[in-house]
Amino acid sequence: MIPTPTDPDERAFLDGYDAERFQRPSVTVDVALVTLIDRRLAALLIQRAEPPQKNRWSLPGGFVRMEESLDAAAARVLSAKADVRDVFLEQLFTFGAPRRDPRTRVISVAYYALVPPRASLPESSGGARWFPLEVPWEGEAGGPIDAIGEKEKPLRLAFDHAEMLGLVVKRLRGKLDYADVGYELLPTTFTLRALQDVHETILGRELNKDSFRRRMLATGRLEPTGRRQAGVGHRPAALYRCVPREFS
Amino acid sequence: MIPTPTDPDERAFLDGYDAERFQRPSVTVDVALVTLIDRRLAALLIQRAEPPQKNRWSLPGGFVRMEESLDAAAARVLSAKADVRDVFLEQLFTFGAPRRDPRTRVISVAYYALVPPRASLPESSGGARWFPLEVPWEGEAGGPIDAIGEKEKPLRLAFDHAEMLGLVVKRLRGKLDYADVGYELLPTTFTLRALQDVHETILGRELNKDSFRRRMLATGRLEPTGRRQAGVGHRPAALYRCVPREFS
DNA sequence: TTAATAGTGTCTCTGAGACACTATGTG
DNA sequence: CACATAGTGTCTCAGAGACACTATTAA
Repeated sequence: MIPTPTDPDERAFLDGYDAERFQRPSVTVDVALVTLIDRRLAALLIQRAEPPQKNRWSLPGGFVRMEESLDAAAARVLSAKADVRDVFLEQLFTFGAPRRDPRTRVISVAYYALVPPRASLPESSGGARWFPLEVPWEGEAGGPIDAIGEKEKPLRLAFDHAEMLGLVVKRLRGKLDYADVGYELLPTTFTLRALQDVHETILGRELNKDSFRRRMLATGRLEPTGRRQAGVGHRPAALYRCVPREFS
Repeated sequence: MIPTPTDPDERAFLDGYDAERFQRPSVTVDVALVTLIDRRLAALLIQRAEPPQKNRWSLPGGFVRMEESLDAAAARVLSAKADVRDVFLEQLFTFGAPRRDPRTRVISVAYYALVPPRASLPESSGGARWFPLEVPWEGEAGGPIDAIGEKEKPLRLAFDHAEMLGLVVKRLRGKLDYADVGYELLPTTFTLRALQDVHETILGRELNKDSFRRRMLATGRLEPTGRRQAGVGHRPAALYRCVPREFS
């Protein structure tokens, strides 16, 4: 993207450039890994082992290395701390309040990632655990979101991570109708009812069955597999898969 | 937001924390200041006086200082380099490709800002100039956007600033229907036709007059001022103003 | 008077919600 | 068989587009 400078002036400038002249902030990525558990949104959290905010639950995160892109840093964190690879991963927002971390100036680029339910989820690997989320607002109002700990008690998250989770849900609600975020939370084949459950959980409200079904089939993104559910105690639903978007 | 640590453990940790242990990237903000000129979107660009990429046109930008928030850094850059204050300003996306700046690792938080046309715009203050934008894609497809220089020739922007402008337009198109970005590009009073011009320019396509008018009036955000245009060579249109959003 | 745009009334078409009805599995 | 959920057909209603018509100013 950036061409190597061939202009002698540019070369001379770069050779004389002192990268250490100014004080610099630390830059981290924090990744909200989200899935569905028991018809609720849930996020993977890690209990902090060290100060600051020792023992509080937090999103998996880590420092951005000098030679890696932000996307690569987020993927690395997801792989190292949650043992999750090759999933939907998208940049969310950058948090840079001067005192958000008491150690030093830390600017954090927040990401979110989506995985289908029970897809080899590390149930409690390395101190990481899934917690359901409680969304205290409707629509795309926004605002911080608490995770729900033992006995349905809200969990106080570290730093500004509750704000990050709030932005994740706001983004999910906004993108649901025109992006594939709904399918990222489902196995490769699924019923229309399961898709509707995903939408209802993300939106936090019930949807009309008939028009949901029509709307989804009209997108042209659903392909019948020809197979059906089995052993469900009622008429089995047809199984669909999501087909890649048409590039016309 | 972050409480001052009172726990002795936390204090001891912080006192012993060496902020210089790791190599850190530089963090900058780049601000796309956008307005409408002659029914086209336009951005304020600055010609780079120093390498790297000397003489190329670029978005106003600057390093984030240790004690200021990202929003404050963006507002400061806007004030210092474009002499613009108290305008709509929103974070866009963070660009962090490892070699996007040849000097050193630079992570840039991109912002965009909106001003009404000809509102005391610095026409060419301090080397800054307005350039119209050419959007080469429809809808919210996305992709880099060139500025248009002399004789309608596309201008090669510095660094990844064409991608930033692309994201600005994508964001504007996405938010137009449910946020106030349209009104930010208009004077305090305006006609419905002027509002439609703004929407058509942002969307890059013509809109149906009747339904646009109905849709806008139905939002409840438009208040008639009781006054009308004057000296327009045809029936003068009623002037409206945008009323603040209802919080119910 | 004419040109030009503002603004209104009304018809049609499309898509969502509502609801009744049929289909097909398990026990 | 009963029961539960899947899936279909059809009516109604609301909003967008289309279009014809009227209103009001400058030149």
